[in-house]
Amino acid sequence: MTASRITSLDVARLAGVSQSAVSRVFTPGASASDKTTRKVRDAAEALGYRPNILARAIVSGKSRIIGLVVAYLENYFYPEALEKLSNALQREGYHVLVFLTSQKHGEIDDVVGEMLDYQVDGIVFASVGLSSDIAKRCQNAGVPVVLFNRYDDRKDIAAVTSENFEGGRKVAEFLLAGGHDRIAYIAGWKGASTQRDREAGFLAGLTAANRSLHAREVGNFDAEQAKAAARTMFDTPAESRPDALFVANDHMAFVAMDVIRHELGLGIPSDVSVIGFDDVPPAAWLSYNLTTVRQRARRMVEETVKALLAQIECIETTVTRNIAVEAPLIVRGSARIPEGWTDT
Amino acid sequence: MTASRITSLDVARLAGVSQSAVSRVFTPGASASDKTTRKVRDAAEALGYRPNILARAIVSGKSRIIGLVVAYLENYFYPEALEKLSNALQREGYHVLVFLTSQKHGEIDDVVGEMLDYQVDGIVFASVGLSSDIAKRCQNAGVPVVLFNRYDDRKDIAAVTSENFEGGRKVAEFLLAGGHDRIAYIAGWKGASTQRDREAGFLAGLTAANRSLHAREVGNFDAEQAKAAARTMFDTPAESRPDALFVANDHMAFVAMDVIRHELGLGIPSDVSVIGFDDVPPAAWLSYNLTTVRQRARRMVEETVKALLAQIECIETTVTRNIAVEAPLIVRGSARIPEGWTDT
DNA sequence: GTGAAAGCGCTAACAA
DNA sequence: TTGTTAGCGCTTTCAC
Repeated sequence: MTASRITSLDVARLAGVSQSAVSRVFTPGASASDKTTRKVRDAAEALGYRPNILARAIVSGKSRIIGLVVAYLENYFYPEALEKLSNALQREGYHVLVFLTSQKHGEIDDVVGEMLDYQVDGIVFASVGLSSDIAKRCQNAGVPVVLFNRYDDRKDIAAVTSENFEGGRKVAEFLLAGGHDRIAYIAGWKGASTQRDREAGFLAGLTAANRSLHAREVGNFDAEQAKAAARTMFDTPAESRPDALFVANDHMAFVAMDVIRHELGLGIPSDVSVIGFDDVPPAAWLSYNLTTVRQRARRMVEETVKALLAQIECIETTVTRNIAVEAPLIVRGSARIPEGWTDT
Repeated sequence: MTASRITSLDVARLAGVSQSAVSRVFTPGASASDKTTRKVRDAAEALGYRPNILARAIVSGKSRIIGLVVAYLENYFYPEALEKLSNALQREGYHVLVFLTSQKHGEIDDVVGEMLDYQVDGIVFASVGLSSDIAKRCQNAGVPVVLFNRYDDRKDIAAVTSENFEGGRKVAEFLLAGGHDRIAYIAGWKGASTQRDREAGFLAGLTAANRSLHAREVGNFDAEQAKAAARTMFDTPAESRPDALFVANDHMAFVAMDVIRHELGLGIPSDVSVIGFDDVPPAAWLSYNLTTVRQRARRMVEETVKALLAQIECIETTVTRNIAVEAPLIVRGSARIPEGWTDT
């Protein structure tokens, strides 16, 4: 009973025109008289015809599919970004083929192969480091690539991030202005440019005030490791315990807050000020009420889409390789607010 | 410089065989001699050939793409499910074309049209109610459909959910055993079968003990509305205030807990016991430590994939239409634990 | 502006 | 087992 698909030929016959006329009517840039157009549209309507995208893709070489590779969906920044990205692309007439993968190199390799098989028109890598090998494969296939929330050291590949360095620096300034003394940091995965930039900015901020880090642990953007890091850092005598903590992302900051408050019985911000990075939704939940640096997902997505389409449509007028979106400090209650502090 | 794609013909020439021989080597069910296979594989390797999936799809009618429609990514149950689903499907050689949409009817309609354009081999609707019109369109197109975390009243369409009714009943029993007196419920969106079943089970549990609901508000699975619901419910004199609350999902439960604790200064579970549904990751975070009913995402995904593939591969041996996965109560600290309570 | 015809890269009869 | 051939549904010259 599976009604076999209606083709352009069926429409052509009903409309009393040639098959290519039908094609033209449904091809944006093509020319057809008003009369033909109407006849064809009517016939198509009557038959419930829709052009076969796959056939179109095979001949035109454009699938209108964008591949999206995401490696780290546990961080609630990514679902949000995914949603916005998908919507933005849909608006432009593209669709998203999602590939969830671990960071393992072989896996990403495979995934890229499969995307290329599907003739994707472009690929977005979210929170994924790219081997130059992979980048080259995409280039060879003529498939534009944009990195989302990461950039590549070789700088020859389009990337959209927040102003992570600036964000880190703002945190340092805020903490310093708050009169904190023993300032600590829980780092993310060192392979990520986000981690490196945030820490570098943070340190720069401290250094500018002639201060240095009191303690540092590594959480690798992982909840379990962050928990361990927080424990070693705070389960110490009061004199040497940090009184302020910057965590490389919100996800780990929540874990750290829970350890500080519920395992060690310390107060936030009375004993310890905590600041995160991302501003994922739970940061605004009252239990955390986390002061954090906001990644403007919408803007980042806009820039990503723009960069991608620019490449696809070959508007390659000196493509800006590294786009950084401003990242404001969102002041909530998890860190002491300096006297007379005003947002800038 | 875009290296034009290598085709099976290129491989055939290099290998000194016919183009169809190449096709056969790359087609799972086809026959070719060892010698031919080796020659072809070598040539393909040398050239970096990969079959063009789109061309294959157009002629075979199978795209190996599964469409996924998700309407409600704010609930952290869905990112998790999406990840597992994508992985499971990848393992079976399928890929996921994601469509994020609002519940609006027209939108889902459009989305279905687009999926059909891409010749998807099947569609999963997550947290989406289906009009019979849409269901019919998919059926006409011969595209199998599975509902995830919803079922359809017409029961003629495959669906995978948790045992929501049972889950709700367990909550009632737990709260009753805990000696609670004024038991309240914050409802989700009434259009969702999950909401209806959870509440029905919950009420059945109360009724079985000759009890009834003390208070009921509607949160519609929305954070803002849940906040308002919690306020009207708990900003009341102590005598009439509920001492136990079941919330239709975790997402709203977090909001309610924050209102109860941080806005009204009440204790959980000392003043109010709170129980949710889903067991999303934040439920285990110490700040919430939420007693909740777990939706076993992995199992649900397995069943979804199984149901989908069964239909695709026409193993339609009396397809079980409505699959419900067992949903255990996860006892944490947000609700008073009855004396001598043991998990069953 | 329109139709005829070629061809995108592949699979699937069919003969050999 | 193999090669030949005919499409799949569409876009795109190319004459008219």
